[in-house]
Amino acid sequence: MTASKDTASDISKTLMVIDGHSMAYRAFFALPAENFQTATGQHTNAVYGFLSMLLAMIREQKPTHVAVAFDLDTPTFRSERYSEYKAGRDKTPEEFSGQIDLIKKVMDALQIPSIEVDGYEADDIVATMSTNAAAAGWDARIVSGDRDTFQLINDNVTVLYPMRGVSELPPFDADTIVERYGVTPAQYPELAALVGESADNLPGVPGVGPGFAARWLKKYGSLKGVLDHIDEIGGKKGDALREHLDAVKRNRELNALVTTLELPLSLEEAVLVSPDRNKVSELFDALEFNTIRDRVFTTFDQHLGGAEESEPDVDMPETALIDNLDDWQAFLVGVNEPISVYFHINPPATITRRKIPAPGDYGEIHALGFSTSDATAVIDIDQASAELGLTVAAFLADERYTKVVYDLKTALKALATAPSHSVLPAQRDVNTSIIGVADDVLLSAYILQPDRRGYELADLVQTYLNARLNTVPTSQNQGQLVLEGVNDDNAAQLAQYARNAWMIHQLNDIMGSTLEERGSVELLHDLEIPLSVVLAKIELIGIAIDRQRLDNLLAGFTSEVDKAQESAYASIGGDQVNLASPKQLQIVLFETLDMPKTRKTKTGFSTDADSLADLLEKTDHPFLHNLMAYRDATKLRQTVQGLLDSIADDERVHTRFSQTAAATGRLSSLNPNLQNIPVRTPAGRQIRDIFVAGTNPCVDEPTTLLTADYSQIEMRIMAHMSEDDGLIQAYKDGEDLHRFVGSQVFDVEPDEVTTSMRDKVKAMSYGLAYGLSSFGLSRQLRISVDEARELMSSYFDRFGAVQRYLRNVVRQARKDGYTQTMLGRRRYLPDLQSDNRQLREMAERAALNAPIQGSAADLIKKAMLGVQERLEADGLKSRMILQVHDELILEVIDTEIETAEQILVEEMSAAANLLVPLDVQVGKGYSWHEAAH
DNA sequence: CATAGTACGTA
DNA sequence: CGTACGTACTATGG
Repeated sequence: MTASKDTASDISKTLMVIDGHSMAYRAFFALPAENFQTATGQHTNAVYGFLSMLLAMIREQKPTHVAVAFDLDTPTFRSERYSEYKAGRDKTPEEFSGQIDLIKKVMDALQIPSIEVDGYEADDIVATMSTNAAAAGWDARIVSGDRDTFQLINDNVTVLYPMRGVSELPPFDADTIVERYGVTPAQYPELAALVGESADNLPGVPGVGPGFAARWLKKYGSLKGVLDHIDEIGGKKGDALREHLDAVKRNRELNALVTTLELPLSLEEAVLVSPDRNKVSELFDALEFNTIRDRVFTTFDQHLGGAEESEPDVDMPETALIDNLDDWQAFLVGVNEPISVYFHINPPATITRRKIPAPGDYGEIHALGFSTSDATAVIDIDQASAELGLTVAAFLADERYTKVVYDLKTALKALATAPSHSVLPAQRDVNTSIIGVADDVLLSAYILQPDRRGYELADLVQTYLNARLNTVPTSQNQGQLVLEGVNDDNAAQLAQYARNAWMIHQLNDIMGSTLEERGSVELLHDLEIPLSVVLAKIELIGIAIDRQRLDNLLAGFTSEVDKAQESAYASIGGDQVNLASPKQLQIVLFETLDMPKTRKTKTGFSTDADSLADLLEKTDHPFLHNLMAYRDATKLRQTVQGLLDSIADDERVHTRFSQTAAATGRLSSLNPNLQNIPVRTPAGRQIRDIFVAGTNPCVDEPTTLLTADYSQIEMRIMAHMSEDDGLIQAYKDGEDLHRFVGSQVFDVEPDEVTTSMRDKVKAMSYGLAYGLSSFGLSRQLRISVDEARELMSSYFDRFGAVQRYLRNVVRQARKDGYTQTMLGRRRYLPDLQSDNRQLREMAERAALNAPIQGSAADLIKKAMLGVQERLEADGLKSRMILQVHDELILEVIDTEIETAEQILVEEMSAAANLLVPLDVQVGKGYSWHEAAH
C-alpha cells in the first residue's frame, strides 16, 4: 500500500459485519443443493453462495474491516424470556447442516474473524459491532437478511439486505426504510412489535399490518406514544391492540438488539488482510471449488493491492521507419526470436465493419508493422521500393524467420490478390506466401475464450495487456518517424502499425504461456493455424453460380411473393398491412380478426410460424394461409437476392468462414452465409441448384461437385463418449439407428417400429444432446408431458450410459468451470454457478451440447486438413470449396472423381478413431442439389 | 444512423 | 422450457 492510501484510510474506515447464519441460509435456498456436492456427498451450495456474496460485497462496498457473526446453539436471553421464541420453525434441511462449519473454516482461511457470543444471537453481535464502529467514526455495513437490523440504521450504518437470492443486496438507509415502511429506522422495531414476526414465532396484533402500525406510530411518534394513547384508538383494530398489549410489549423487548456486548476482539482486529493462500487452496480442494478460487484471490488482490498492482502501460521500444534494404537488414540482424508482423490492410477485415467490401475484394496491404522484444519497425508499402517489397515478401515466405501474426487468413488473402501496382507482388499460393507462423493471436484468443464477442486487436490488448491500442503514439516513438517526406499524419499512422506489431508480440507472450498451461498448444498449431490456411484457399476459390438459374428463381419467388401478398390483403378486406411487421400483424390477428392469443413475446403476441400453424388449426382463416405463403416466398426471395448481390466478377460466390465466431468450435459462414442455404422444402432445394461445378483455371476440363457428409456425427460422438454398449453395437452392426432405438424404447421388434415411433425416437435422440426437457419434447411431438416423460424414461432405461454421460458432463463442467471436446477445446461456462435459474439451466444445456457439437467440429476440421493435404500431395487439381458443419463440398475435375471420392471417405473416416465407425456419405452432380444423395 | 426485437434458414 | 450460428426486416431512440 502506498503512503497516501494509508492517510486516506485513516479517516474513513468501513466495517462490514455479516450475519453469517442468515446469509448462509439465504444462499442455501438460492442455489440448488443437488448441484453442489463433493465426491464425498458433502453439500456446498450455501458455502459457495455465501462466498460469492462475500466477494461481491468486498468488491462493491470496499470495506477495510470485515467480520462474520454466528449464532450458537445454546439458549439465549430471548428463549429464556419467551420459551416459544423461534419455535415452530421448519426443521433445518439436512443438506444445510455442516455447511455453517465449512463457512467458518473458509472465513478462517480468508483471515476473516468469525464471532460468537454465548447467550446472544448473531444479531446482537452485529448490533454491537456496528454501534461501536459508528461511535469510532467509521462507516458500517451490515449484511443481514434479518429485518430487525433495520433499527441499527443511521447516517453511519447501512444495511445490505438480500433481495433476489444472494445476488442482489441493495443498501437500505434511513430514507429507504421511510420509503418502504413509512417509519424511521428507530421506529421500525416498534412497527415489527405491533405487526409481529412469524419467523421468530412472535405473533403481533391480529389484523394489524405494517400500514396501520405505521399510521399509529406516525400519529403518536413512538410505541410509547401509541400505548399512552391506547384508549383513543377506536375500531376493531384498537380493540385488538388493547387485547394483545402484552404480546406487543414482549415483542418489543425481544426484538431490541443488544449493542453493548463484550466482544472477544476489537474492531481493529477485523481488519481485512490477504487470505492464507495455502489454507484456501487446501480447503477449496476439499470442497471441490475450482472456478471460484481465482475469483477469491483476484478480488482480494485488487481490493488490497490498490494502485501498485495496476499494470503500467507497456513500454514500447522506438520505431524505425524502414525504407531501404540497409535499414531492413539492420532490423533483422541478430534476431533469433519470433518476429511479430502486423498487416495493415484496407479495407480492414473486421467483421463488425459496417461497409461490406465488394464481392471478391480482399483488401490491400498498405503497410507492415514489425516487432521483436526490443525493437519495432514499420514499412510503408505504398512508398517502398520494388526491391524492398521483394525482400519483405521473401522474408514472409522464409520459414527460418518465425512469425507471430494477427489474423493470418486475411493476410494470406490480401497477399494472394495484391494488385499489380503494389511492391508486394501477389502470392497466389497461400501454402508458401507466409510461412513459419508460430502464432496467430486471433486464433489463440479464440482458443482461450471461444465465447468472446469481439476479437479485434484493440479488444485483445484491452483484455490481456491492460493497455490501450489506439492511444496516440508517444512523442518518443513518433519522433523517430518524423522524417523528411513523411508528413505528421502519416507518421502517426505508421507508428500505430508498429505499435500494433508490438502489441501482437506482447499478446503472444502472455497467450502462449496460458495456452501451454492449458495444454492447448496443439489445438492451435496442428489444427487452427493450418486450417486458416485451408480456409484462405477455400474462400479465394469460391463456388460457381449459375446466374441464369438464379435470375429465374428470383423472378419466380418474386411473383409468388406478390401473389401471396395480394391474396393476403384480399382475405382481410383489402387492408394493406405490412406483412413483414409483427406489430401490424398483431393488430390484424388479435384485434381486427380477434383470434385466440398465442404465446407472449416482449412486444405482444407471437406471430411466428408455429403460432400461425396453431391459429390456422383453430380458426382456419385464409389470411393465415396467405401470410405463411408470403413468409415462405419472401424468405426464399431474400436468400436468392442475397446470393445475387454477392456474386464476384468471376461469377463465383466467396463466402468468408469465421474461425472465431462459434463458442463450440464450429466455423461460421458470412457474406453470404452458405451454411444456411435451404434444403428441407422442394422450393428451397431449387436454390441449391444454382451452386454448380465451375471452371478450374488450372485445367480446361469439365468438373463436377462432390459432396461428402458424416451421417449422424453427433449421435456417434455421443455413443462414443458415453460408451453405451447398446448404441455402440447398433452402429457397429450398421443398423438404422432410430429404428433400433425405437425397438428398444417401445419394446418391439425392429421391423415393428412404426414411422411415428421412429420419428419420436429420432426427435428425442437429437434433443438429448441439446438438453431437451420432457416439456420441450412434449411440445415438439405434440404429445402430453406425461407421455414425453414416459418416453424419456424408457429411453434412459435402455441406454443408461447415455444418461450417466450427460449427467456427468454437467457435473464435471460445474467442477472444472469448463467443458472439453475430444481435442481439448474448452468452453468456459461461469453461469453454471449462477443463482439465476434461467441462466444456470441455459448454461447446463450448453455444457451438455458443447462437447458433442465441439467434438464434431474438431473432427471435420481435422478431416479438412487431411483432405486438403491428400489432394495436394497427390497432385490433384480438384479443390475443396465449402464446409457446412458435417459436410464438405469439392469441385472436382471429372477425371479425378474416383480418386477424390476415395480421399474424402478415407480422410473423413480417419479423422478420429471412435468406438463406433464414422459413416461418410458421398454424392456427385453438376449442382449442389444434384450432388446431394 | 445504430440498436433491439422478431422471424427463419442451416447443422 | 433444445444447442450452435447469420441475415433481413421493422420499429425505436438518438
